[in-house]
Amino acid sequence: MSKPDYHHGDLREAVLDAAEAGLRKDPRLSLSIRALASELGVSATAPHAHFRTKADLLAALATRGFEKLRKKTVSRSEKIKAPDKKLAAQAEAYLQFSLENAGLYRIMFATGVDPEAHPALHAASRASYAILQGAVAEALPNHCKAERDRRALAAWSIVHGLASLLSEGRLANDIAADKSPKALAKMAANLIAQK
Amino acid sequence: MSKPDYHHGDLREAVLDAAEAGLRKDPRLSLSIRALASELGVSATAPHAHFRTKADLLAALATRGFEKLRKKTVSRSEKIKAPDKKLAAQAEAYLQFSLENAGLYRIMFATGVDPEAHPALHAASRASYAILQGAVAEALPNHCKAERDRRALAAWSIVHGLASLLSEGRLANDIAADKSPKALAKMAANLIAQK
DNA sequence: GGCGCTAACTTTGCAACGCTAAGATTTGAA
DNA sequence: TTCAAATCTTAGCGTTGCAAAGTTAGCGCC
Repeated sequence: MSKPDYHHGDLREAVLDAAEAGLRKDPRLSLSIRALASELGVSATAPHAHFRTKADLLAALATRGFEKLRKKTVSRSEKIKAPDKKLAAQAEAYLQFSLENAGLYRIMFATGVDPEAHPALHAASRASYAILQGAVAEALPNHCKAERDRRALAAWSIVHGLASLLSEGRLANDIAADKSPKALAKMAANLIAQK
Repeated sequence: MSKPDYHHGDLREAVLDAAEAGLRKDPRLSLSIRALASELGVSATAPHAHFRTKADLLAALATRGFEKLRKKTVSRSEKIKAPDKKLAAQAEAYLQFSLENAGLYRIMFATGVDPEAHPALHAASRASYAILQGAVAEALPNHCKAERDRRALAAWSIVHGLASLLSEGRLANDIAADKSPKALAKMAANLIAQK
């Protein structure tokens, strides 16, 4: 800390922070290791000491993303008791996250970011999905496990599909009359929680 | 045609064909103008005469993709009369397409491929969506237009979400017990066509 | 307190990429 | 036949991910 010349305080976290900040400023940004390094005042190849490949960097970023997503959906829904409203609140939180973190969200599902190859990413992704599974199960207490699993998958699919289309700007006004996360989440939750 | 030195027969189509072939062989391939050019035996910058930027090339590729998708969903469902089965057949065709053309499908929804900037892409995408809209409307004849629009959007979202998760390998066995397009399409159609 | 090990970082260098600019060749229409 | 437009080539620029080798800092150990 006193000698900023050699040995950055925590370059690994700093790189991830800078990447996230860059994506927040421009969600369509194509991340570059060299650009991040120069932004942080280190040499172009310094980040390679912490990330073997760019895919590893993206995986670490995606892991952060899933953790943020999980925290957001939990905090937005844990106080809600009514199962159908809880499900809708989670869907809304998910959609809000995907819009407020469009760049990060894109990387979380990008080709080349492989949960199988990164245990931490896999765990974070699973933990995030488990929250949704829980809400679906609560909303459908009388259904068998197989049906609840199907519905949870359907819930993830519809919410991920909406998030993907929405954050990539694929929903014109005549396709989606009301593009607010609240309205879209309500629609999704109604479909999923149907008897 | 007799002089293969200068003037390729139809370089524009050849580039798109080669790109599609490359993506079929490796769905995760990162397309490169230079690699395509060398593969076709032309200079590295020759394709630039037909595509101003790489984004333009990808947009042309995506346009082809949406046209193929539309044709496939139409041909697989036009003979089916029962509205619910027709919807399911379209969903199945959509999922099959996304699996058999995973690389192309990825590009169709990639960041930087902007329908607003490419009229042909916009038209092809809309034409493809119109097919789905039609099937949803037939399956819900007694609902108002607003509700049918909502359902059509939900149908696209769930099917696109499934396609995206499926073709990126994000669906582990314990998340989706049956990952066959048929089973997933049936699940989606059942949800959408509910009263 | 000097020794050496390890991690963090730098410099150097390479191959591939998208793209531009300028020039050559071919084509097709006037 | 002429000439402009379309097509393609060569040359070159700046950027990128990454490997290799060298440098520096921190830190336990005798």
